Amino acid sequence: MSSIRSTLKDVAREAGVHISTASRALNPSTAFIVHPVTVERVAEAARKLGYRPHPLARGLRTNRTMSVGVIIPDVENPLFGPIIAGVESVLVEEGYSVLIGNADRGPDHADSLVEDMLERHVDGLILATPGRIVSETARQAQRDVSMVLVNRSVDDDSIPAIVGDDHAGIGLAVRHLRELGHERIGHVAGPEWVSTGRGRRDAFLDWMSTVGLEAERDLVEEAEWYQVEPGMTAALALLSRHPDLTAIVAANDLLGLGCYRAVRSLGKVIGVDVSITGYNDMPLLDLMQPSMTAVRVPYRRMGADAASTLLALIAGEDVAPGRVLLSPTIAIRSSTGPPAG
Amino acid sequence: MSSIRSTLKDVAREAGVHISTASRALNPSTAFIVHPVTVERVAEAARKLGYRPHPLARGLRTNRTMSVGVIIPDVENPLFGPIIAGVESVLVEEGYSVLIGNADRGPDHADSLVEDMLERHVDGLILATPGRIVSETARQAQRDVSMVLVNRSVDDDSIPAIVGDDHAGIGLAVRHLRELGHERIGHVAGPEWVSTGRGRRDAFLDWMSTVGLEAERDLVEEAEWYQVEPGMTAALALLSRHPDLTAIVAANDLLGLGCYRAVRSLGKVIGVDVSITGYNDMPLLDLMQPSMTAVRVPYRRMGADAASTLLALIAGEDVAPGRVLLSPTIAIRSSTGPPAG
DNA sequence: GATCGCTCCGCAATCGTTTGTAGTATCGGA
DNA sequence: TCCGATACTACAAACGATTGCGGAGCGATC
Repeated sequence: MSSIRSTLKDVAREAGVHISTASRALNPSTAFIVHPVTVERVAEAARKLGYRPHPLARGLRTNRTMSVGVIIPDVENPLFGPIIAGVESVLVEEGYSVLIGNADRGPDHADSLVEDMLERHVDGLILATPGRIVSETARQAQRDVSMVLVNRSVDDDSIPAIVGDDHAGIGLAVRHLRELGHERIGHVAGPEWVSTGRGRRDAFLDWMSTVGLEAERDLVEEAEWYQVEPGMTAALALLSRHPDLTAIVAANDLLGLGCYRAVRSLGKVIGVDVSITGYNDMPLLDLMQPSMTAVRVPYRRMGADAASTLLALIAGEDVAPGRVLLSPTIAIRSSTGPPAG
Repeated sequence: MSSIRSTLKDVAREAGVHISTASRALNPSTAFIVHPVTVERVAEAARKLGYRPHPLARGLRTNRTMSVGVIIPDVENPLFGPIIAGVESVLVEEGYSVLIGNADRGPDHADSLVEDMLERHVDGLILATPGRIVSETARQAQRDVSMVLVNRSVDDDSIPAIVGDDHAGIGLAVRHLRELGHERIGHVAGPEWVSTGRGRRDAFLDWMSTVGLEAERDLVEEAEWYQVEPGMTAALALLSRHPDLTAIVAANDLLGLGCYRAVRSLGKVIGVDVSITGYNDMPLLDLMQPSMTAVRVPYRRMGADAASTLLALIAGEDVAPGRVLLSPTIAIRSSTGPPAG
């Protein structure tokens, strides 16, 4: 019965009014123009016919598609699941649809996806692509459409961004280690060109001096990429430069797992000879041996907040550009312990 | 400059032709109707103005949105990342957009998402929601729109489905263990009401007798859900019933990790006293201690294939209903070894 | 009783395409 | 010179909604 869609015209005929009256009656923001009795009659007709407005027709007229694009650097990375879930949960609630774009073929790919989205007339754009600067296409896109960054920011803060408070997060890790009694702490950093890479490194150095430890630059070793292997080589470099390190703060869980390997390969035991903290607290991390102490970032919340501010932007509300920082917590497990000896 | 979209009317004016001629000239399947010289002139004008057809207008007229909905039971589950990526990669290539729906609030939620998608006039639907039967809404939806299942199937095979070959996969695990010399092998199964749960259990029993071992029903213990905890309790039950088991085939990686815990709690060592195989080979599994031998399902491929058959369906080609089985492989790691003693 | 104002509703244009049909050249052939 | 076919191109009607504007009806006011 419902296979054939009923249109506004059908509803109007059924209710015995003009199509425009039906339109107004059905639209809450214009319903006051039409007589309450008529409104009810139209509503009844719509109910009876199972009327659903045609989103394309509506969008064509109103120039809004009730859809937003979300561009993810790599959908296969478990990190982004919660972000997507958060975004989706609030947008669907408001009647928006979520278009997913997987930019797993590099920065240019992301740009082409942005253009695809614009072409489709999305009402807003959420970017989770990495990098501290935003491409020219993205910048241009900002003129045409509301835009929010998530889990990354731009150096000049020209686009609203929802990010984890990396400074606070690294602080949790450093203070945790300090309280355990560690004094020689190193940092395996992420790539400099990624906003989190640089930010967490700076935070590390900052917190080191805050807790009264020397913040030497060579306590930091930059990994080439957020992966296990680069983390291992970075950790090995770090440990050969500073064999006396008793703890390592990794800029990322995978880097932390790289540290695991490095420490093991040196015949030392994790959490005793060398303590290690991760960052992100991805799933399964608690099942590792030993389970990893890690800073936990509220990714789902992050996605939800990004969606909310995007909605505010779309609604024309003034949203202060710049970053919103989400407070992390720390999950203390067995990869950290008091320094040996 | 490009902020203001140019329409077909603009192109037509620029080229000095009627709007309908411009339309035909730009559409490859009708371009033959218009004079080659004119085609070129129109194309040139379109290029100059940066013309992009308005998808809403086009969709309104042609009744196609060039978008498909993908409904995922839980976006936060890393399993679905590759599926989404696979789907996205082939659909975007063909100019389609991917609408994501996260049905993490149960079966009814999935239904409401299906209706949302239909309302949006998606051209096709890909369902990854679990269950061996499909809801009434989904069944009705099949009349209105092309539909493909991925990573699940329905008992009556009334909807095309792309699934992993669970029978073959379990076979890989059982044969691997058999070749190592195991004779007492148990199975920690997934829930009966999930297609993979029942399928892998049946496959297990089948392969046991195939390799010449007794296929006793009580060598199988069903876990309540695909999670670590239920896996552990199931494994404990299994091991208390059969203390002489030297190997366990888990229906899922997480269940396998549950088995890890169970075996450890009994003071036995994994891969020596009791070998364990997982299923799915999710990320990080290779980083566990010990790294887990697991059947690997080509999820990305699965998503891609689902998208391809959906495209075929949309194009009106006859697609045989029933399942397409994707062959798994096995990643042999250190959670399996020859039986002790 | 004419005028004003108010409430409610209908008319028609519009959003940007696609597509069936009608129309106008042009050309070859008789 | 005229005719019919051929090859293009223009016209206009959709698709299904939203919305500015005008107009009908009606009660109140002077």
